[in-house]
Amino acid sequence: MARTQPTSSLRPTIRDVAAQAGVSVSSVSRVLNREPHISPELHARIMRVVDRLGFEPDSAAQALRSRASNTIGCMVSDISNPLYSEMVNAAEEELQRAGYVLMLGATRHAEERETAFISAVRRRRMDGLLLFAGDNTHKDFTSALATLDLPCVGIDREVPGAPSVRADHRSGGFEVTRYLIGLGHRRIALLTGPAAVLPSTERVAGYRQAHVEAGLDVDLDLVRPQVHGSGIAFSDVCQLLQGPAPPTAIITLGTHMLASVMDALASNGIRYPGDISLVCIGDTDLARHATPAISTLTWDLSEIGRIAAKTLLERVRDGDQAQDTRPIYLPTRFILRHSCAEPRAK
Amino acid sequence: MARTQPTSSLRPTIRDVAAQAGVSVSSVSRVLNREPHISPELHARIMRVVDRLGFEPDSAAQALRSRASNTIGCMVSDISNPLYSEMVNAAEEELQRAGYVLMLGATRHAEERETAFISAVRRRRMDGLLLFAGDNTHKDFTSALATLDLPCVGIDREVPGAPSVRADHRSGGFEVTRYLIGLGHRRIALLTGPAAVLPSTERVAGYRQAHVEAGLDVDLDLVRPQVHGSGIAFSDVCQLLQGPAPPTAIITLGTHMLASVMDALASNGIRYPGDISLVCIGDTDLARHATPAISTLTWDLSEIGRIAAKTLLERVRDGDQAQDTRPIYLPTRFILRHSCAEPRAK
DNA sequence: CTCAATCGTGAAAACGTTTCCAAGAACGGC
DNA sequence: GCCGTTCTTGGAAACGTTTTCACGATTGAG
Repeated sequence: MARTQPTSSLRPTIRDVAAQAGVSVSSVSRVLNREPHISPELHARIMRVVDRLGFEPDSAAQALRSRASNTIGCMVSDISNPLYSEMVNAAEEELQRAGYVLMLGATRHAEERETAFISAVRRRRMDGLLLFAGDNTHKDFTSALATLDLPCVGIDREVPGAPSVRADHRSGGFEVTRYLIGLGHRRIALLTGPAAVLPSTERVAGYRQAHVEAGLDVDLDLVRPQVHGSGIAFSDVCQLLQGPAPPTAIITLGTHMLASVMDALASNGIRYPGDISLVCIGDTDLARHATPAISTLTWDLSEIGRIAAKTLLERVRDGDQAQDTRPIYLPTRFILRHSCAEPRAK
Repeated sequence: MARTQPTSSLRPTIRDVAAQAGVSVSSVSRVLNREPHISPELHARIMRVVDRLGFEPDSAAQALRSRASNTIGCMVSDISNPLYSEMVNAAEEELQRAGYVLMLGATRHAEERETAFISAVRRRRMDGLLLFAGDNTHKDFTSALATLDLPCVGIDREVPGAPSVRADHRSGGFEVTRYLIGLGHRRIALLTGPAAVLPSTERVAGYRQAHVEAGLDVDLDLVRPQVHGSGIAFSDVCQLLQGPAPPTAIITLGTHMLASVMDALASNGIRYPGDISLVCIGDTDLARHATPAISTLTWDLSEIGRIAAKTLLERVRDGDQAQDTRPIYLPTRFILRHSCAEPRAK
């Protein structure tokens, strides 16, 4: 009873438990951590007191001593992007199931926020890091990440020394482009995310490959990487449509961007699929329910989130063993709807 | 040089900083925490070493000693719901700006996950809690929350003893219903979220009020609270349409649910606004770009997230001072598009 | 029956901060 | 020039765990 004050109304500590159970602090710790070599009686006695007191170990103290916080960082550019939020949702579910908590860091595409988040990850001794698609030209961030020495998994992103889970955007881009070329299109516009983000790069690569295989040249003016958040797609499309050689088909991201594209078509008096063909990337309610419904390239977002979380947890548990950093690819699927047709005879 | 090992390649601690600067540990702490009464020379000397070593204080140790983790919990039923993800996004931005990190807990409407999250909040000594709309009949959760004694803010949710930030769903429901009644509708279906969630309750209240003011009875069969996630809206709408007295107008949530409703209309060969009027709640790309475009009740999601975060931070800083728990209401706005008409003469 | 290994437990030393306490130096009023 | 404040700093005690070390009690092999 040395220094066990009346427990007061404060939260009980492991000391209180030990005192009330008449055992040592280390025994309580061992029971709570399911270590072997514990007599059943001791276990029962301690657990009874734990339940009675409603004891919950303090994570700060645990993290300090054992250097594990049961926390996973999740760096994503924009959580309000439905593509991301669905992946995050699935990942969080998986992490929660394993007893981890997810720390969200939204970077809004600013490198300073990326490096700031890395710092938070380190200071808080997070156990792992989920890195969502982002600009891969951020050098400060890349080097900050390299010094981190922590289990990471990239999602639609390449991370040096870490595995990544990705949709096969290259094949997707290839398939969609080939389909349009097959319909007879020769001028296909591609509106995608910023060039320095993996899915866009890959998509463009697939787009080129389809052209190459068909023996066609690529007009780079038709490839329009979009700056995030800005409604620039609208003016980009207008410019293309009003240019000297307008595209006969458009491939565009399905989230937000599709809406801008539809606006641009409407305000130029152009209708799909009659005047122009339209394909979008990433299925949305809008793509499904637009009239006519829009053909879409899609993939399983939840599955990506789940796999990423599982992969990360494996790495967290195995320490530095797991050195398989090969990317895991998920297939894309092309859903044919009614937004494409052969190009109008000129 | 007592116990300052060669600093090795490990992360430097405050001890290393103190040793290298030739000062005491407490001085370093004071400088880092911007305490008053520090000579400029000392400050400079310490900061130089801090920068050189790249010292970053360990949050676990800080949390343990000072009982503040610079962490805010965020409990939300489903982060992939765009309504929520936009609010979370805005809140996170605000918190990040203030140096806090957001811990995400997705409950997926299960009370056990809610209570589990409360436990995590307590164990991790989080500094505050953002509570998004959820089932208010969960008694275990409510009592767990009550024992928490932590600054909280409810978002579209009532939290005992805490302020809340909400869209004025009651007025919104009232306005939309009155508008439809004004067009001549007498049988208006209302498809909304689960009854025990605040926005739905309020919405239904506004819906009733509009009926009462118009001297109309409410047919409760037309009010259809929807279970989350399930595509039940589809069958609900089919059932209503095929019933003896089908509605002449439908008010529905804009997220996901709207798509199901549109499907149901289509598969029953019913068109809006000719055969039936349609209004949705929560603006989406789909509502804007459907043909015809759908009249929508909307409000500022980002603003709600921002205000909630700011309010919470105030409470976190002021300790138990701030006892103003009055809800903060944000107005809704009704956007008239082309989805409504007078009911067909019978 | 002995000796080494293993079991089960307790005491105490970490972990890296903040904060309390103390003490010398500088300062201002008289 | 003396004395009470106020500055400025250092030393050491927390915070609540886990983990290392130690030690007696069992166990099993020979």
